[in-house]
Order: sequence, then C-alpha cells, then structure tokens
Amino acid sequence: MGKGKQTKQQILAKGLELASETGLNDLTIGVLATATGMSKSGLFGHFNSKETLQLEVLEYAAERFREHVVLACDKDIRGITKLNQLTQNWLNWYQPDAVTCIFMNASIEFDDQPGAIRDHIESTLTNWLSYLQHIVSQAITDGELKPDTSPKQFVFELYSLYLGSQSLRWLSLEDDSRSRFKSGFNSLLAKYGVSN
Amino acid sequence: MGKGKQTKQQILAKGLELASETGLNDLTIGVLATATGMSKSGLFGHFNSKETLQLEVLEYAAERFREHVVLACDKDIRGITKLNQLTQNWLNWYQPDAVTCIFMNASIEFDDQPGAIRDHIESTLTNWLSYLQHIVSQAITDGELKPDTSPKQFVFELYSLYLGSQSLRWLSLEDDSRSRFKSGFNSLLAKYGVSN
DNA sequence: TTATAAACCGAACGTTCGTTCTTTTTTTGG
DNA sequence: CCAAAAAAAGAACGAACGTTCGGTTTATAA
Repeated sequence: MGKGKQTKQQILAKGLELASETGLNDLTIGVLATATGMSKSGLFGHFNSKETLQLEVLEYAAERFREHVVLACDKDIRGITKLNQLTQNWLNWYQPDAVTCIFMNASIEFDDQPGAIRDHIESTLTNWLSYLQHIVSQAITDGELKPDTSPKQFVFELYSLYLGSQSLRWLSLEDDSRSRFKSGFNSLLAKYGVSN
Repeated sequence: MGKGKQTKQQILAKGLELASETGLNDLTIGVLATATGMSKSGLFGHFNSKETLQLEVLEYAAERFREHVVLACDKDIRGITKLNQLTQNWLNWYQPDAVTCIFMNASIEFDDQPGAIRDHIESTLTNWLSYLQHIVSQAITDGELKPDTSPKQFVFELYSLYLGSQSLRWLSLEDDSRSRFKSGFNSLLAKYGVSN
C-alpha cells in the first residue's frame, strides 16, 4: 500500500471517529486536519471536496459495519439464531465515544438535502434492512416464525427498537435503553414466533 | 400585545417552519432575517444570542405540540381511547414541509453537545414520555391493559415505532411508514391488552 | 543514484457565520 | 402632539468555513 492510501486510511479512521461523536456535518476539514496532524490543504488534496470526504467516511463506516456486524457472525447459522447475533453485534458496532450511530445521525442530518450523500445513506440503509428481511424470511421458511409473518413489518419494528435504544441513550429518564431493546426484541420473537 | 412581542411571534413561527425543514442548527440568523424580511441586527435584537433564539424556537414548538397533540384531544377520555387519539395527533403534528419532527431532529443534533439546548430538549422529551406513561398507567388501572404491563417499556416501544416511522419516511424502500406504525401500535395493544 | 511524480505545507481567497456598535425609524404613553 | 423608549437598520468586526495556488518535501521507480 502506497503512502497515499496509507494516510488516507488514517484520515478516514479518524474521520469516522469524529463524525461518530459530532455528526457528519460537523466533521470540518480544519478540525480533521488538526486531529490527524496535517495541514488543511494536505488533507484536502486526498479528496478534492468536502462532499467526497464525507462520502468516503460513509463508505469506510459501511465497511467497518459489515466487518463488525455481518461478517463477525458464526458461519453456518441462519434464521433466528443469526438474527440474535446480528442484533447483538448491531447494538455494539459503533465507536465507544459515539452517542449515536453515525448512520442514524447522518440519515436525519441529510434527510432534507438531496444529493450524493443522501443517496449513499439511503442505499446503505436499504441494503441493511433488505439483508435483515432476508434473514427473517429464512426464519419463516425454517418454520421458526409464523408463515404469515411480514418480513417488512418485522424488520420495521426491529429497526424502530434500535432507533429507540439510540435515541433514549442520553436521556436521564432511561436507566438502560439496551435492555429495553432486548425486551422489545423478545416480544417481537414471541409475537411472530411459532413455538411458545 | 406590543409591537415587539408581535414580530417576535412571527419570527418564531417562521423559525419553527425553517428549523423543521432543515434542522435547528441550519436555522441561521441571516436566513431567518431574510425569510422574515428583516435585517440581521434587527432580528438579533430580539434574542441577543443564537442560542436564545434556538431555545425560544423550541419553546414555541413545544407550545404548538401541546396545542395540536395534547389539548386537541376530546375531553373526558382516558386510557386506550386517549392513547389512540394522542398517537393519531402525534403522527400529524409537525409542519407539512418537515421531513422529520423537529424534536427528533434536534435530539440527535444536540445529543453530543451539552448545554442549555440539550437540557431543554431532554426535559421536553422526558415530559412527553412521562405523560404517555401516565396515560398507560390509566389504562392499566382501568383494566384495559394487563396488570403486569410496564408503562416504561410500553412507552419505549411506542416511541420507537414513532422514530421508525419518521426515519423511514424518506426511504424509497418504504411505501407507507405510517401504516407500519399503526400496525406496530396495534400489535402493542394486542400484546399488552387484556381483551382479545 | 537520480529524475519524476506524488504528497504535503503555508498563505491567501471569497463567503458566511454570530455578534457589536451607532444611527435612524417607529411605536408608545402622558 | 411630543418627548421618551422601543424596534429596526446599516456597517463593520473577527473567526471559521471550503477551496485554490505555488512552492517544498518526500516517496517511488528506473
């Protein structure tokens, strides 16, 4: 790996770290340059626009997500077992300093401004939800979930619980939003599950 | 009402409108001044800081929320009937041009930066969730929901569904996130409900 | 080793931001 | 009606933003 690609990876890693804390919009070129010990122009040369930087940070995040959530699952598992591992990894995937998952943050920050970034987030999110729906379909096929279960509705409710656990994480009202998520997830399985 | 308070109300109304579209952070004094036909300094004089402006916009939003969601309910109803009306109003409360409810938007934009704004959002959100929990408790007392129902968990799942319907609203994947919410809400009632 | 290209820096640009003045206009109360 | 007070405008500020450019250092490949 040449010097260029090497420092670029370091920039993206630090960029994901900062964007996870303060949001993709507050990821300033000057701040990121300082954080990586570079000059503004030196860092800028790697991307030639802030939008490209943001896009590449999102791609980098998607790679880390896939790595820590999807590929980290045991091989040869499927259905509900896989769903359990996926949600477990999902809840823990983001950076320790992050208050909110960067995709959730970005999807709200950019929902009102059309463009390449919004499109990228949409496709990443759609891709992830489609994957979850696929696993749910497996569970139905395997007879673990009721045959009339709607994968779309199931994943919608699962995703909602994830958003809820994220959103209430910093509320002093909530003692442990993660256990609320798990409780809701178990309710989901109980509702759509075929065995009691 | 004096001239001052009058124009201030107009500023806040337009401010809520813009903030609902683009987020509370992108609500710029210059943009808001142009939108209201005022000068920057003229508008600034009403608040003396941007943070105060943002806080007052949030208060204004909270008043509108209370007006259109809480007070718009029929009198003398409670329990599940009230919960139904509240959620109905909740889904429709925000401005037509808004992609995302301003409170959800703001709670994510400011979750990482402590201060008066974050505190304000937190107390508003906590207040609303507490109110919902109170109604749920009514339904339990009235025998509409199972006696071992946890109001906190119930409201957590309800709030999650709201977040989900908001978040997926602009996804082309989702045909009708509102009906997904209603379906999830009905599942909630079925799960915790005492009558079948 | 050396020529070439890539990587990086420093300074500056045009804008926009929030904010602070001073001055002018408009509203208000006696 | 008229003086005092409130409201609004205008111009300017320092800082930060993304971006550009010219020059310097560093890596790369022959």
